Amino acid sequence: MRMNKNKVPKSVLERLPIYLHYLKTLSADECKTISSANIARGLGLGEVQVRKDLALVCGTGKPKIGYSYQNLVDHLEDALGCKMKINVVIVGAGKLGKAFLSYDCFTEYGFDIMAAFDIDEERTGELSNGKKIFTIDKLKEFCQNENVKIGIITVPEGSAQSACDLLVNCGVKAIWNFSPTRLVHTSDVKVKNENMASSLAVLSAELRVK
Amino acid sequence: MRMNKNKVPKSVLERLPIYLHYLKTLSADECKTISSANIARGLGLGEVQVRKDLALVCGTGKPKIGYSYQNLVDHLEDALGCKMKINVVIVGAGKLGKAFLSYDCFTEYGFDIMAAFDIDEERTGELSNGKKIFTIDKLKEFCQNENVKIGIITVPEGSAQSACDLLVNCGVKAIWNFSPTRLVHTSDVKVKNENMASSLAVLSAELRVK
DNA sequence: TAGATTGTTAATCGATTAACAATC
DNA sequence: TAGATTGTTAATCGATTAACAATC
Repeated sequence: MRMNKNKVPKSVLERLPIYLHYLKTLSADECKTISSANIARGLGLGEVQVRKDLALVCGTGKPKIGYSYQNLVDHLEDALGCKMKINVVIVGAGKLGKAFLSYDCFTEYGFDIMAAFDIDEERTGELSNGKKIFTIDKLKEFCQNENVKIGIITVPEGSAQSACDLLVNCGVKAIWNFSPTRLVHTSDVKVKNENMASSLAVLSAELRVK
Repeated sequence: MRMNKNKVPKSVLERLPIYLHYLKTLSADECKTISSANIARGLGLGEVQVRKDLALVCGTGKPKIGYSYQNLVDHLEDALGCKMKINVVIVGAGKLGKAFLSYDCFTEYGFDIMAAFDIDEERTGELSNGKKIFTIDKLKEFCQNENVKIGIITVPEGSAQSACDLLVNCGVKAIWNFSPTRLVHTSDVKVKNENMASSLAVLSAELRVK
């Protein structure tokens, strides 16, 4: 049932949350089953694309009937790992780091944003939702005790590489970097560089092209 | 010189900020010129890809010599619109909205994050960097007076569509939506849906696949 | 001239779309 | 059975890579 999991290409993987979210917006009793044509129409995608994508992670549609709603949701959640609890820490407790620490929606995909860490002792403490901010020297012990898998970097530009090195040293497997510095890293750790400013620049440039 | 601007495909456009950032990390006097091979090596890309990308926006390299550093930076900044001042507002002055309002890096690409707007009167006021938060009823007048081109939506899930409609009505041309709701919109406004939680889920799923 | 580097043309690769056979 | 819908095979499209000619 899961054997073909590692064949899902990235382009497909990125559409899975979109399918899942769309299904969740439908009232469950109104549709025990749903067709690829319906999903495609609701999302403005091709129906063959929807079928091919779903075949990769679910593969249990029935001709004339469509897909079982619940089965689809289950498999999508499974493929996205929503049912696993994945522990995450934040390095850098500035405004963005704190925003992530308070952001509820991560739980929907199984993430527990456990705590934030910062060099600045004045930033330590506790947010209104109970999430804590520690000094950075507590990071390693915390990651090891709590089996932290993912680190989010929200430090200023100059500190990003050392934050990355530190997280790798703490054993995290993936890093999501919001500092403008592009990180260099060992190949067994997955790094995604997310540059907010340049993303907006791309959006803005697409606008002018039109 | 600009006539082929509208032919830059999205895949290329997304690499332009990466080239620009890489060039800026080099000390300018150390390289008056730079070759595609050097850029490719520095970024882990193919050198033909670099040449093709650069040809689309600069197109002025010289055999045996390479590209003029300054010319490259100029054309990249031009293609990305860094030299234009583009006015941006934020709708939703929660933690994420405030984080964007204080984030410096947008200026590097010519953006002026002018102000934020919120339904909640208690959130109005001024941040330490002088940026102001107004009530939402001030939005339309502000956008028209200041010629606001882009809106960033950082409201809770249920309010995103009405925030979008409002921004469209205020005349913005592009919307960057951080609410989990996927927005429906008129075709003459460019909308980018950015779902932080699902992006992290994709990163996490890629990790398991490996 | 010879060598380094660009820019272009052709080949490859992967993703999307179209056509259609299978099936409930 | 007939019609609706899935899943697969082939065709198309776009992006990347390879080969190579042009040129300073």
